[in-house]
Formats: sequence, C-alpha cells, structure tokens
Amino acid sequence: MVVTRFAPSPTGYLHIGGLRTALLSYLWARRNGGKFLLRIEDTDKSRNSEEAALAIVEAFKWVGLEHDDAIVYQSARDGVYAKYILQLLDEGKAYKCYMSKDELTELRETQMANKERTRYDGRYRDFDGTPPEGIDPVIRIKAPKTGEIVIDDGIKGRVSFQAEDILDDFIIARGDGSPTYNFVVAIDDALMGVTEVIRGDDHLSNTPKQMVVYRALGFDLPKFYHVPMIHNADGKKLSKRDGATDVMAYKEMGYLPEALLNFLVRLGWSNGDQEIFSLDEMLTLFDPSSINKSASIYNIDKLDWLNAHYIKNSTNTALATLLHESYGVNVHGHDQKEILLDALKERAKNMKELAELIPGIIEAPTEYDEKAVKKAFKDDAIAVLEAFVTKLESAELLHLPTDYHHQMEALVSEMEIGFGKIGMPLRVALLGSMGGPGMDSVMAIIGKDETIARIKKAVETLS
RNA sequence: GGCCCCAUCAUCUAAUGGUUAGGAUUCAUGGUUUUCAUCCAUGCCAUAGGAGUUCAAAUCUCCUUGGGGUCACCA
Repeated sequence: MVVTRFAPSPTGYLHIGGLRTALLSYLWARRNGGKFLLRIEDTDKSRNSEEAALAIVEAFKWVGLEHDDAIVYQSARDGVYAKYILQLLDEGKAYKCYMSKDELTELRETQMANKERTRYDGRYRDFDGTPPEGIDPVIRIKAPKTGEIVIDDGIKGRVSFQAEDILDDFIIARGDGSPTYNFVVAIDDALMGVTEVIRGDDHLSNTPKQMVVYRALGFDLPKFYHVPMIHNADGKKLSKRDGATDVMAYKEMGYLPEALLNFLVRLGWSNGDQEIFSLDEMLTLFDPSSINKSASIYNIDKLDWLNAHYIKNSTNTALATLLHESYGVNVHGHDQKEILLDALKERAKNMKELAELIPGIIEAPTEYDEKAVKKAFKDDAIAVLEAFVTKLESAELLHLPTDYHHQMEALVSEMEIGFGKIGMPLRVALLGSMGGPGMDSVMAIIGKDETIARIKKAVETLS
C-alpha cells in the first residue's frame, strides 16, 4: 500500500508551499488507494502545537484535503524516541558526548579559521574514561566516515554524496534528552509505514542523515520524491515577506479552493497542454515521477485567471451560498439570484470582487459620475429616457432580460435612433456611471418599478 | 566558502536524437458589446555560453557562467 504523509512544523498556519507538497502527497496516496497521513513536528515544546494543528486542519478542510487516521503529534511520542535512543546506545551505534556548547563553538571557530568544513571531531566516539562533571551529555549517532551515500530520488534521479563531505556524528538527543529532527523524522516515517516521502527539495541534504538513522535502526527506506521549491519573483525561496503565504489568506482574498489547487498542481507538473484540472482529473493523472526538476516562480496572474475561470463556471447556487457564508451578501429570490449572478460572475476575478459588485446593482445610485453624465447626457437624452419610461409603464409581463431588451429595441426603432442613445443615458440613470452589465439584465434584476423610479430620479436630478 | 540541486518565451510549461521549438498566463492590437468586463482573433517573446558525440542535439557528455538549497543541542 502507498502511504504518504504531510509533516509540517507548527508555524501557526499552513504555508502555500506546504499545501502544494500536501496536495501532491494526497493525490498520490488517493490515486493508489493508499493513505495520506498528517504529522505535526512539534518537538520544540515552546510553541503551541495544538493551535497550529487546528490551523492546518482548518486549511485542509477549506481546500478539501482529508488526511487518514489520527494526527500524530511528535510531542506526544517522547517514549518512543527514548526507546530507540536506548537501543542504539546499547548496540553501540550511538554514544554520549560530553562536549560543552562552548567547546563545540570553539571547535567550529578553529575549523572556520583553517577554512575547514565545520564538523564534530568524534572525540567521544570511543570514549571510555571518566566523564567530566556537570555536563548533561548529548547523544550522537555513529555515522559512516567514508563511503558513498546514494539517494534514488523519484524526481531528481540518482543523487550521490560522499560521507566525508557531509556527515559527522550528529546529535540525536539534546542535553535535556529531547530528540532532534533528523532522528524523529526517520523513526516516525518508518513507524507510520510511510512508503513514499514527498517533500520540498530543501530536505534533500537532510536525507543522508535520515538514512543513517534508518540503517542504524534496521528500517526499510521509503521512496523519496524531492519536489523543487516555489520561488518568489526574485528567485528566492518563498517567505513570509512575500505576502500571501498563509493558505487561509487566499480564502479572504476571494480565491476558490479549486483554483488554488489547480494552480499549485501545475507548478512543476503538467499533462500535455492541459491547464484546467478538476480534483478528479488530478487524481487520475498525477504522478510524482513526472514532476519537473527545477524550481518554479510563483506568479499570481495565472492564479487570477484560473480563479476567474472557476467563478464563471460555478453554479449560481454555489456562488450564492459562498456569498452568504463568507461575505454576508444575500441575493434575494430565484430570479435575482440567477440573473444577477449570471451577469456578474463573468466580470469578477475573485469572490470578494463579486461580493462588492452586487450592491452596485441592487442599490440605487446616490450620485452620478460627472464624466459619465457629460458623455451620456447630451442632445435629447432626457427626452429619450422619458419616452422609455412611458413605454415601460404601458408594457406588461416584463420579466427576463430579453423582455427589457425588446422594449429597448422597440424604442430605438420608433424614435429612429442608435442603441447608444438610450443605452448610455439609461446606464447612468440606473447605475450612476458607465461600466457594468447589460442594461437589459440590470432592469430584469431590479424590476420594472425600481427601473422607472431610478430613471425618473435621474431625469429630475440631471435635467 | 564546502556539499548538493537546477537551467526552453517576462511567468507556468510541452517537445523523452529529426517540429517553421507547441500551449497557457501576462502584454499589445483588432473584433464583439450601449459601456466596462467576458469572449473571439491576431501579434510580440525562449532552448544561458562554449566545446565535443552524431548524418542529425533543446534533448547525450564535458567545461564555463548564472541561479537556488543546505551546512545548529531549529524543524
């Protein structure tokens, strides 16, 4: 069975880059009928892990990703780690190191001064004398001193390191006994049965260390997929400074989760010329081994385009629900919902914008844009509007946009004028400015009485 | 700096030794529209550089250059 996992460190919210690796892990697990697990890496006890986990679950819920089984908290697994530390100590695969932090710093400085690689010198590796007083020893694992370490990465291919270049006997437990990251990651992945580790390629250089732990403990290695980073416009790793990195901020900005997921899955991965992917399509098509090797730059333009696309293709019912729940905007009645949203959903880049467009239609204008008035109200505009009011008053069964359209057509043919002669002044009268949806739709949305009232008010104010 | 990774339009990417190097976004222009947006059409724009291998290189090899990541008793 394929088991993947997402293992964020608790920073308080779900990062957009994290969502991408989570999505990819999720897709691959689901496609193979496997499991997608969630683990919170909170070995640093000073941070509030409960809150962070909640924030991540909330974001998962918003985008529709579901993890299997209970969330695993590393902070609750001290006993597990302690057991393995003891085991390694017993087997002579790890040892206590009594070097003080000052000594360590000193060693590093000397090495730096000599332009050597900074590394632990292994002075306690085979120590059997009397340990110095007053030092809480750290536990170090015996790492190979020489030899080649090869990662058979599902994305990068064969990546090879020399032990002498990168390894030393690294710390697996601190002076206070708490275990360190590279140690617990390996243990948890192995114990949780993770078969494929899909994560950012900033972890590539951690992998050899984790492999040392796997080997020492006799665990089977998972398949690694190191996904290239997402960069900002400057080509650097995306960071908080780059603005919207919190997934939930995208909800606030009015993005649809399907747009965000579609955008993220296309970063570094493609299926021919296809741009639009439903979650179902991703589920049948995605394969981590076809992810690109190079980093991609985060460019919001394409997200905007996708978001507009998904809004246009949403049902009015779905939009109305969202508008109500997230923006407190209510559209009343079946007709208004259908006609109004049909007219507006083609014009909004995001849900926030859509929400803001609505009052501009259903509320009467309180003022008239000066430029628009100047452009629209010349010659006999007033007379045309008055004639139109008369026409509407005598008309029956005005309901759909086409009904109003017929009225406009009739008027322009009777008066022998162009469409613009009625369209432009009418637009100013009903909306207060140029721009916006077709007048036939607007009239159908606000209805006959309101239409007449708005025209009369405009005629009165502007003549 | 050591180690590792990467390199096709501005951006996301396609082309797994043979294509006029394709698509999408952005941008520009035109059309549609009473207006704006949408939509449609058209256009602009790329194989980082240099050696090799080959009948043939974006694609394979090497070098250079450039970019990124990582080097903790953080995760």
